[in-house]
Amino acid sequence: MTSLVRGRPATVKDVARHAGVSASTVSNVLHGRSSVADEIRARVEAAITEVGYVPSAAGRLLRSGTSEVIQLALPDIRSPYYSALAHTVIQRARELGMTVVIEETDGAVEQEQRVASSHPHRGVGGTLICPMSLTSDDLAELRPELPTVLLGEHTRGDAFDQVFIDSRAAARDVATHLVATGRRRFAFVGTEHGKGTGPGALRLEGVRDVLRAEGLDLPDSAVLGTPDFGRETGVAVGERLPAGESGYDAVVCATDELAVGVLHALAGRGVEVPREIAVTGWDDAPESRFVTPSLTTVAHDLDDLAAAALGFVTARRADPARRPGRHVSPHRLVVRDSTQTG
Amino acid sequence: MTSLVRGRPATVKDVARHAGVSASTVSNVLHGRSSVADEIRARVEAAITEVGYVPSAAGRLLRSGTSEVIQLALPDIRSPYYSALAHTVIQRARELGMTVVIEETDGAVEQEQRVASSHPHRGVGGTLICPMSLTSDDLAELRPELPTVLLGEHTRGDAFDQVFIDSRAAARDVATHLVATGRRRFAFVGTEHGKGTGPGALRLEGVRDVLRAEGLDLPDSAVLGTPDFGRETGVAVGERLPAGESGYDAVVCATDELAVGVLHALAGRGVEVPREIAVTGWDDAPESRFVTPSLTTVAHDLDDLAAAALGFVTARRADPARRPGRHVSPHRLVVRDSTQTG
DNA sequence: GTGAAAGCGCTAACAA
DNA sequence: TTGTTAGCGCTTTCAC
Repeated sequence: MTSLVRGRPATVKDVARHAGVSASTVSNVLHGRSSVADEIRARVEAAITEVGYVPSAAGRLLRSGTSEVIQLALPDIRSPYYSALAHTVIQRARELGMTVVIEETDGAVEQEQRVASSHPHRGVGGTLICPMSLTSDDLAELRPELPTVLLGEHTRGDAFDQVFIDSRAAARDVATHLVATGRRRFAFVGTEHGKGTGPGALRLEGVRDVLRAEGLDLPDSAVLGTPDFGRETGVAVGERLPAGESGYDAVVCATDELAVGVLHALAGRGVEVPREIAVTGWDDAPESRFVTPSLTTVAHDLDDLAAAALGFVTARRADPARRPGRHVSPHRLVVRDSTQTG
Repeated sequence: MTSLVRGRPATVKDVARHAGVSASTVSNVLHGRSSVADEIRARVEAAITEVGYVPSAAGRLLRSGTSEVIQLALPDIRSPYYSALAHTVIQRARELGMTVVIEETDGAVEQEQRVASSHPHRGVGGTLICPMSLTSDDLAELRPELPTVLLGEHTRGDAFDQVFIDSRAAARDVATHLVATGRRRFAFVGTEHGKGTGPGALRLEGVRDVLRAEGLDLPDSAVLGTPDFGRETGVAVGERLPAGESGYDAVVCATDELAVGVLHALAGRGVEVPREIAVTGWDDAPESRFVTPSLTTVAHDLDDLAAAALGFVTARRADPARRPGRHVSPHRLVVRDSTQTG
């Protein structure tokens, strides 16, 4: 229960009165600012708990122009990767005394622009954004008025703090593993044709890197563009995917959800995974351990990612003129049954 | 891009100056209050876009004590059901000009209490909470200072606006379907022994209702308590579940995630679903359509649920003395391959 | 129908 | 080291 002073939320003034000091001293105590005498500090702290004081976000925001609310913009919270990311960001934010509002962009430029250009007046103190459509050019003409961190795999100019995942390197790990386990006839699922900013692009490049080095081919016909990255789309692909002797023997999917769909469709057709064809996904969605066969995938270090992102927000708040930073978050290949013969 | 007045966010005063009126007139226009002359209104509206005015959340909050930020408290955003719920709430909230903060409680009493007793000073205008551990008694001694809506299946006193799902009725639908398709030897997975507030309790009761009416038995040994409701736990259960001739021929799981785990373990053991045993889940997680065999489950109408919940917040803000309301959201049995023989 | 003025809670600058 | 003062942006009386 929060105590109240005369049925009204307690304010710094109430605390000040109870402690027999001034409001600014209370403020100083609250922020550990300047040197407050130990005895006074103790008295103020006692008064704070006594009157049940909770700082008013409004007062603070109005006065100092910044808040402990940060917005996390992502395409769709229902996607396992993004909900896992949100979870980690929320946990980490709480440790830092921050609070997280979720903004869903559906990967649409206008939405991403709307979020990226949020005004401090909206009451938000920082932005974490996972851009899908925003290009470096879009971002260049945006002068964000909030500490803004870009999360993703693509480099997008150098005007922003960015947290990266090196998807191309991860893709090389995936392809190398597949080649090492005897796969030769590759397909790739999940590039939107002609779109360089989506999650597919770099992942495809990494696969190409390895195949080229191995003298293997990845013809255009083996690169299967998809309108989105969901399970349903994976099913559609899996239903027509040539597999076995005369078809592919490995299919790299740009997301776990695509892969889950592909697995489901292959099972429906009686195609045996991994014997006839290996399937891989991306992002290590929790469900991927529990589909049958369990899915080989790329895992990210979300704790590292969230900590880095929030660290950038904090650093930029402290020093808005700071040079934009970059952080590359580690990844790791998780080998499971969908690629493991025998 | 937001326009600025002299490099500083535009305020009502700026708008007022541009329109040649006073700040209060601007405020009146913004809120459609009192009668403002058409010509003046037009001038103000023009000025608003001209200076790129964005209302300051801080100013509003400070003055009027309420905000358009509502908090959604749930155990874990990574769970498919809760991320789907969050998605729908976020969408609906945006339509209403509101913004959503996610609070994760992990189903722990202290966390739930913390959220439920949030102060208006925190800058939040309302609370939507999915309580797991909070009892009617806990809630009774909480006098929330914010419009607070309870989301869930259990009745928890009558002091709060509540949005329900009739899980007991849904469970009857599930059991009826299983009996109608020839199942006789039931198991139930997912009750925490001795905990009446978890998701398992009512679902179990509904199953019992039907079995009793059918003259079938559900011995205590067939009610499998679980420490949580995740896939991992489902696997542990599925690994030892007696199935086939001498075992169960139907297993009702309290969540899709448990069911997915059970399916995975049964597949590993070579137990055929649905031929030897039928499996059902709860909540219609997106992945449940794509596991093999696809999962029979209970679907909720999240749009209805979110709209009702936010409607309660709005209504209570308008009239804090309002009698607490109740809304029952519909559910629907979704039959898929995991229970469908032939 | 419109404007002037006060004050919500807080903190930064300055004075003591 | 502590207190005084002013003002952040908004809305709401209350005059006019």
